[in-house]
Amino acid sequence: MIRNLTEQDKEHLQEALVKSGQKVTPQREAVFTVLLADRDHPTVDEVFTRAREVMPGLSLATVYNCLETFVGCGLVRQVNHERESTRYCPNLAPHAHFRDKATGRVHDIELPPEVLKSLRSILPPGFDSEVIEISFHGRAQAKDHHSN
Amino acid sequence: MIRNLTEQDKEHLQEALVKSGQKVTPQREAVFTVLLADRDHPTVDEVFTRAREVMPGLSLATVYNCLETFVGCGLVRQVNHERESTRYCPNLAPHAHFRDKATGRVHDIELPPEVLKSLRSILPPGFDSEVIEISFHGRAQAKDHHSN
DNA sequence: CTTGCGGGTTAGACTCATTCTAACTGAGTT
DNA sequence: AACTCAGTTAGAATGAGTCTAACCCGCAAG
Repeated sequence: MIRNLTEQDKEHLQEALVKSGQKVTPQREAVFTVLLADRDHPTVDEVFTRAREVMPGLSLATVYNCLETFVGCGLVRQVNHERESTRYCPNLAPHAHFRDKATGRVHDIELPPEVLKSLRSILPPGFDSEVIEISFHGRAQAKDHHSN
Repeated sequence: MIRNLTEQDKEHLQEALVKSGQKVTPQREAVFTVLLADRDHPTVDEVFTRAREVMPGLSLATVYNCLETFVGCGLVRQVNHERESTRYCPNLAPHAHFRDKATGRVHDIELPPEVLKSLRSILPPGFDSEVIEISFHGRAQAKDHHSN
């Protein structure tokens, strides 16, 4: 079930949007709500379907727009796995992703700072990286590990 | 210029193909030659264009087929960056990729075993990963760094 | 031989995620 | 009331990749 945004979440959304000169709209709230409700790395289509339950007139293009906006103002992260549909994730802490071969589910893997550091250290001088994407692909023992 | 395969490369190709029950064909040789000639992580289209210079009748579908075959028998690696076209790379040593924001070029970054190990160590028990993809995205000082 | 089989190749049709376009809406000016 | 401007919308367009069905060719069987 999709519950409403907490006051805190609303502020978070509003702040991020306004800071980058954009407006809070009902559509953006709906999409954001969906993202926070189930942190299971949904695809655009999944977000679309879920958000429509709450706002039936919502269009797919808008979902694309909202998600792009959120990525642009740092509210959510895009997750790509090979050439599959892009997924979205509201977890902003540095983390890697694990894609389960069997189920297709994506799990967040915490990324300790020292590992992140050792990764940065392999870049030759002159290479300056803003984004590091790390993704594992394999099998996970099913044991309802939370996918945040 | 696309030079021919060395004897060694030919054997490498033949061995890998035969080992997985497939044949050496002129098309596969051509595509493999292109991959080894410029290790600049070409897209399928780029491989196609280059290979056609040498074998004008070659079809795009065949290039897709050949590349898939090569991936299947471990001759080359696929490189994906966000949702851009898939690129191919004949470097099999474990390495990460760095995508230059400015030029779009992809550079291989050597991945020392201890870093790889520390990465594996962040997986919770029960998670078993076969493939790890690491990609950086940022700016690189241009200084003709070889892209292998 | 010549017939049949199977892997490989081919052109073109198709799919499907994503992007684009152009019309529309609605809040806030002037 | 007319303007403007961000945001939304439906549907068309794009483009990487996949699928399909015909064809080609080396080779084994009759």
